[in-house]
Amino acid sequence: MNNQINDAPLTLRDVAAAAGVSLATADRVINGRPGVSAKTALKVHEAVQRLGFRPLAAAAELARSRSWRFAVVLPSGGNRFMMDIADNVRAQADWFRARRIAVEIIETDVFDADILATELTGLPGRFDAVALVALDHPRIRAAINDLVEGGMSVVTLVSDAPSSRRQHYVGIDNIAAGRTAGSLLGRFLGPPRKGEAGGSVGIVTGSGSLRDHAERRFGFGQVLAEEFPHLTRLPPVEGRDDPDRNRDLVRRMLAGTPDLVAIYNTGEGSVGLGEALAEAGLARKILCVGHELTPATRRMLLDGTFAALVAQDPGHEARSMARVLHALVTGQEIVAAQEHIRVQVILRDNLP
Amino acid sequence: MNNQINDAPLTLRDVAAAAGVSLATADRVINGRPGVSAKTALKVHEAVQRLGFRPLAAAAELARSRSWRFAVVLPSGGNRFMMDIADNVRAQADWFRARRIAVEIIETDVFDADILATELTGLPGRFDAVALVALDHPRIRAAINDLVEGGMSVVTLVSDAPSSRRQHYVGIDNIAAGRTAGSLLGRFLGPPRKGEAGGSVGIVTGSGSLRDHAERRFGFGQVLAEEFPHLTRLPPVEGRDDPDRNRDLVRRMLAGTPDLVAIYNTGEGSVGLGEALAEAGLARKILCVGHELTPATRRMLLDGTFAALVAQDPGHEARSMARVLHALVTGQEIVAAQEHIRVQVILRDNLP
DNA sequence: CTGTTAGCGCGTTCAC
DNA sequence: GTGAACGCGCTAACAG
Repeated sequence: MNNQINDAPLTLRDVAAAAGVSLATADRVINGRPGVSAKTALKVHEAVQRLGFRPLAAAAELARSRSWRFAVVLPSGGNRFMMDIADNVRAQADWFRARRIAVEIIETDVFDADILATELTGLPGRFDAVALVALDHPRIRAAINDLVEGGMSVVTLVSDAPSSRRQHYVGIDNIAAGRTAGSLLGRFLGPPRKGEAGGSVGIVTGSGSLRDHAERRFGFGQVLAEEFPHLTRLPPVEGRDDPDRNRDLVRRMLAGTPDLVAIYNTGEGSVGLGEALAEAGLARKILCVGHELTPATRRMLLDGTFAALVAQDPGHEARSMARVLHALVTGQEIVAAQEHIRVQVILRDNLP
Repeated sequence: MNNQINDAPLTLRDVAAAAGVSLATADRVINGRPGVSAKTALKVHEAVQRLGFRPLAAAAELARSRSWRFAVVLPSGGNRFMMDIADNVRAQADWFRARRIAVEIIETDVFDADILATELTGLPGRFDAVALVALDHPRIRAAINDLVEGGMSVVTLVSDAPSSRRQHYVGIDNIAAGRTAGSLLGRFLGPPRKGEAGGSVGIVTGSGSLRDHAERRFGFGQVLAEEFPHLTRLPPVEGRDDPDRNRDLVRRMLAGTPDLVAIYNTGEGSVGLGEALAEAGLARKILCVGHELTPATRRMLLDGTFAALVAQDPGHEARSMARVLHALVTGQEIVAAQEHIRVQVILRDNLP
């Protein structure tokens, strides 16, 4: 095992000398450019191996004085979580600048396929790469494929369009997230009391057509069916992540479900949920699990309304998006392990 | 709100021109070097503000052709988790190389204060910065303070020495980690059955003198006492993170504790715990919570022996360490939010 | 196919 | 106090 990392400060010049070729030839081999005979290339490769050479990224970056334009397409009228993503993108201004990357954050209605598709159509020529919160819809899929065919690098962010030709997805496995929520909820409720039924579990969701929410419901349902069959799942109610709607929906749910023991909110707008519970004097009596850490959910975790949150880190996602897009446009390899976004579990005790 | 990031590709030259000074003078102001009159400096600062200039890191890195030597001091005979840290440090070879950083991983007995202190004493002159897994001991504290006074940058890794003058700690809040383990364990067990006592909870720990383990026990105890008073904590048993010792200790625990309902392992060597439980036919009957994700704990999570793991990400820690040490030696500011290492909760459903 | 050379943007001597 | 000029290691355009 080698515990010595980067001893000698080698340069391409050293490699070229060792291989008995010129700087330019060595450079061609290193960067896999054409115009080098097989045996010359071999000599260079050998020298690289033998000396343990790795190019100095800063110098390459400087010499390759090309600049890039990235677009980041986020939902307009954004909820707290999307604003966090945007803030984290802005916070990387220096990182982008150091790589000659100009970034524009574009806010649009990602929930309307036509509007989003039109927005995407206007991108080529103005940008080299795009990150977008995708809607998994035929029009969007087609628009993404057009971008990719036009030579742009495209990654989906937070919500994926897996059947499109996007090069990468930056976000969590939402089925796993839903399963995690289900496990926590089921285990926290515990086994049914002797001779009693398990009770009902309410599900509040944003919209039936958003892929991430749908996948969470799916994963949640899987676990409940498999491991906690004594619990009855109520049909999901859709509040479009809006606190007011959610408040009304939960009010009705509480009134109409005497055996309600828990609620799972697959999205945002948890404030409404908390209000309805508080009104009914049921906060902390009904077990709640939700998603994403925001000022509101943090408060509700601290006061016990939420038993746990399942979350993704907007900072990690913004940085991963930046690294991946940069790797894509510069033709570097992306380190899968580093770009994996984890499904986090947040309890009152491990709040960041 | 500005959605436009890094429009114009400005250079120091542009700034100098705008301020009506030379490149060298602009550079002096930007980097806060002496030899510039107050009013010239002001002109430059204004130009920087007005144009929104940020230096191109790659160029600076290249021009400042200075190199650095970092030492990373890890426990020898390392357990799986420490090996993961070492692997992740090695995986960053390119990152280090791009910044002209030579890294040496030094394995030593960090559990013996004398040996560790001696090792640290030999560092100045050979290195510019050190990351070490610290023992919170007067000798180590003194050794760390000597390094810092000698002009080295020092960060503690995984286990802290908070009373020393180390510049930064890369690792999790172990009290929070212990609390998290306690909450999970208490809630998963559920309330006591009517008319029954809550049962006993066993604690397996590495050593009484390692700060991280001690803090975890403390946090765990806090939560159990506060929120789950029906549970009886058994006195901790010390297995030095060794599977064989742990196996024997758990065997004895099982034999001697008829009302045992759960076990918390604050450290490594969980394999022994699993063996003892399996022998007794009690795997999945006794609720277990442990730390760190390794091949062994992953297996035990999947087969249900562990209900949950509390973990820290060795990859994040290795990268954070690298960024922090680099920021320290180059005098850059460190972004606290980005360097915060999270206490992760891992269930079967959100295994990475 | 291969080699020579002029920068990329900034730090850092040196002179002035 | 201030400015001119060279070079960091690599890329890319141009010769050969």
